[in-house]
Amino acid sequence: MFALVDCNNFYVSCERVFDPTLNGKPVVVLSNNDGCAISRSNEAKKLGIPMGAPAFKYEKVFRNNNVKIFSSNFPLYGDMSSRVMNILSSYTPNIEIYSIDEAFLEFKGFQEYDLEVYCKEIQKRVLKWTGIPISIGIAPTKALAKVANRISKKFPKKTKGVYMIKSDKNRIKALKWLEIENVWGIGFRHSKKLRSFEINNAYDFVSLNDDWVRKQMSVVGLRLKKELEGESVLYLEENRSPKKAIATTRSFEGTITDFEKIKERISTFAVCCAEKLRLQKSTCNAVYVFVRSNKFQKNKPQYRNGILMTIPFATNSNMVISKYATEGLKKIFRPGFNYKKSGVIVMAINSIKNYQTNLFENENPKHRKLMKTIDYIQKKDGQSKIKLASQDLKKRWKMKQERLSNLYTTKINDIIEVK
DNA sequence: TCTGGGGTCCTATGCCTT
DNA sequence: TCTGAAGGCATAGGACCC
Repeated sequence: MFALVDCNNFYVSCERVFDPTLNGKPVVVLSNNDGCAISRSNEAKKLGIPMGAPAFKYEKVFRNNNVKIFSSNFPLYGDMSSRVMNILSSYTPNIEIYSIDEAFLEFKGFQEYDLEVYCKEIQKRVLKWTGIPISIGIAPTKALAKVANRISKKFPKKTKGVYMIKSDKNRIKALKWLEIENVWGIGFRHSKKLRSFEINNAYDFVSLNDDWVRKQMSVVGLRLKKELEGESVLYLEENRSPKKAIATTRSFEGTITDFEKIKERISTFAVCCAEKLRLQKSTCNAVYVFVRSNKFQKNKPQYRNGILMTIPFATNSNMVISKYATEGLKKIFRPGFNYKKSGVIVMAINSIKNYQTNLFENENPKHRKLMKTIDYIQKKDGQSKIKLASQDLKKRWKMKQERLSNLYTTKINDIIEVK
């Protein structure tokens, strides 16, 4: 059996742990740049604030209803997440951390256990030890555990946040209840298409012909169908392989037309990717750069483009990655557009242990020592003091974060004092 | 004026080699 | 040497997830 554990309104719950006066009030956490709503308390949901709501469009709603707004505070959420995951790990050896606020647990050899009772105990402990409320769905497959989790959330009074699909009767009832667009793995496109064929809920979906599903939605869709039928084909991914791509991408505060200004940012994104690579002891062999204009300004000319630059040797050097990234930018930049977003993604990632030298071209051996020194200084000072000349030397641009909460668990000066 | 960021997997396509 | 089939690989793009 599988269980899907999901933290309720996770980012909002994290804020509430350290400010209990927020309980019972509408709370919203915004994305980077204070752009859109990415976590909402139940009270905020009731006010009709949808997921992804642009903040500027909902300012009035926020003001009129005294909604408490927070900028996202990822160091805090990341730390709270690992606390929750630690507790979950103590209840079964088989756990897959699926996202910052979700984990799949597998119960092998738990035949003698009443899993509903067991999961209620987990729920109680996580709440007591971290202050984070969670919901748990239990079922024979991962996709069905997702369904069960949704039920536990939708009917809190009946389920108390824990629901188990125990029988085929349960399963069919659940599938008939679940609207097609809410099925895990069926997104906007597929649900629109399925609706046009009168496939309106998960039960309609599993009634389809295998070949049709395979053809229309590839093996991914077919696997999902099997899972919903109760046949477990998605396995627990416990040892997640190292990342295959590492990205640093941002939207700009306004729009940019100037090549040099975008170059500064690309260079900084490249350095950020290089730092992330070194942190996980990896190197890369390719870097992808992209730019795009503001897709929301439909009346303005649109342009988007990206380019993959392969690097002849494995590297995690700030200078090398930045160099290739800016070279890529030169190739895709077109004057005359209002650019809104750009980014750098490093790919073809390898562990530093498997470092392969190239016969003809290799990294300047000085780079490695230099990077080590830079990392040491950055770590000591806790901020980026060393920059490449191509970066923004005066840091003229900064993310909008007007309502940031404290780093309660990761910064010594922000720890709450109990008087 | 102001609309996030970071990932994964799958498939089609075209080129190259055997 | 030419040719076609088949498989490997890189790349781009689509779809999805949180």
